[in-house]
Amino acid sequence: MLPKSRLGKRSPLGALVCTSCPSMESPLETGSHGDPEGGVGGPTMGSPGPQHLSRFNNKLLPGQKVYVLCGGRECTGVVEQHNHVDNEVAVLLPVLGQHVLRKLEDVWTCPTVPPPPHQMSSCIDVPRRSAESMDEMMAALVLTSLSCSPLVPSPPQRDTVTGSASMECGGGELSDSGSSGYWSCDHGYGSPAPSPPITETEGHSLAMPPDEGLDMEQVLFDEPAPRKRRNSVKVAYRCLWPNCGKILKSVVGIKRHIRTLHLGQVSEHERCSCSEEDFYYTEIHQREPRPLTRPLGVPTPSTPWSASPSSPSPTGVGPGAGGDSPTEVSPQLSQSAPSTPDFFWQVHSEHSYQVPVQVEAPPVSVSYSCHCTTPTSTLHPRQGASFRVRSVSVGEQWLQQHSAPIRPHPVSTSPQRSHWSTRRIRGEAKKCRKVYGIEHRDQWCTACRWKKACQRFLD
DNA sequence: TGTGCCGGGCT
DNA sequence: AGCCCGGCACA
Repeated sequence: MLPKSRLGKRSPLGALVCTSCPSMESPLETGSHGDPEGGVGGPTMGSPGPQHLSRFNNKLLPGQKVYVLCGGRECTGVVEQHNHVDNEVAVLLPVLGQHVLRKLEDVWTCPTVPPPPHQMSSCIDVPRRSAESMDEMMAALVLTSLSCSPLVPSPPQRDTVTGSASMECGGGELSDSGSSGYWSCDHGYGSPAPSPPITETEGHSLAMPPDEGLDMEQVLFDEPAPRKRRNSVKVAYRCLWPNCGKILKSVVGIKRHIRTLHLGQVSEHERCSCSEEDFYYTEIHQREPRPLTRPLGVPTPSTPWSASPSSPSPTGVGPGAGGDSPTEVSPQLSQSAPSTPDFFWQVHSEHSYQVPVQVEAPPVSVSYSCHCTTPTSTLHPRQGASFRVRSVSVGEQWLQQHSAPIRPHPVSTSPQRSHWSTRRIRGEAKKCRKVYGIEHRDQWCTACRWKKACQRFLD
């Protein structure tokens, strides 16, 4: 009766139709749906059948909840990366605390077995019955991913789509795991690549792969991890004048404030044409009150407006009321670099050029301070011109990418710096060796095989 | 001690 | 250029 459900099931429509999640329909019916190529991937396979993600359009997104076979049983996992080329998915198994790499076919979005409660203990019990339940499910999923990623605007209208995503069926076929592929790591921890202003325009601009329509799931899940919530951040400007600290919401306002209240007092003609006010305010960010998006357990900064935690009031540096070298801000700025990326408050170091940069201080020295959360926003092209428009060298890119682990040691690192310039910081990502194991060395990327810097699991 | 990877040698 | 490995540095 069912017309060759293979395609149908693969097609998003098919997925939508088969609402009673596959687990209800002969979950172990491995043969019929399995790809003709048969026993594809080794021991883990068991050709889990219907819920497979096929290669066609399933782009798993970081943070997406999936199921994989691990140690013979099905485990819940969270997608870390999805390599389209190799059709491999890096999955984090929170339960086991492991990262595993699975073929796309070995990953599915619905549990294959009717979840025996004991086995599914780690999963969110996904009710798959009605559309309403789907909402709950999606809420659960979203919350799950929220725990990893602060930014989740999950507009309700997407829920249905997501539902389909998670009910996707289809067999898969194995693609050889060849050389290094492209890993869709949308969340990109610290990835300096400026992610486009996501949320507002997200709905459409969000890069639908041209090939397969219906990549809605991408849209849906496409927020994972530390994707910056730029949208949810307001910018304000704080006066750094001693004992002032006034906060205004516009540059113009703050400048006017400084000019009139402070600089005006000093002397009229002392403020040169070079908009000296710039030196006396700093940009601060306010997270918009979006309780949902905050990962549970993450402490809230006591005050929404937060500049550098330590009072930014100039530490007695004042070279005579702000004439030539306003030096006050940056030291605090450097140290104020948020130690946890999740904290989205941050002081723009855009004024760090105020730092009394030692004559030959290498450009990198200062800039480490604040690029952790929103690389793009910290590097304002505008100011960059004055100070930090440093051409980003490869080494620095690395630094940016690896800044998170390094964070804890604030800045003051001239000795290390020299080292960084020469040697790559060790990445946190699982490398081929770790992922595949030595015994599968042939699956490593060539670089790993040659003991070079891994090209597949870039950090 | 295991791992990532730089530097350099060999083909 | 591709491949391999000694050895260093880091976790």
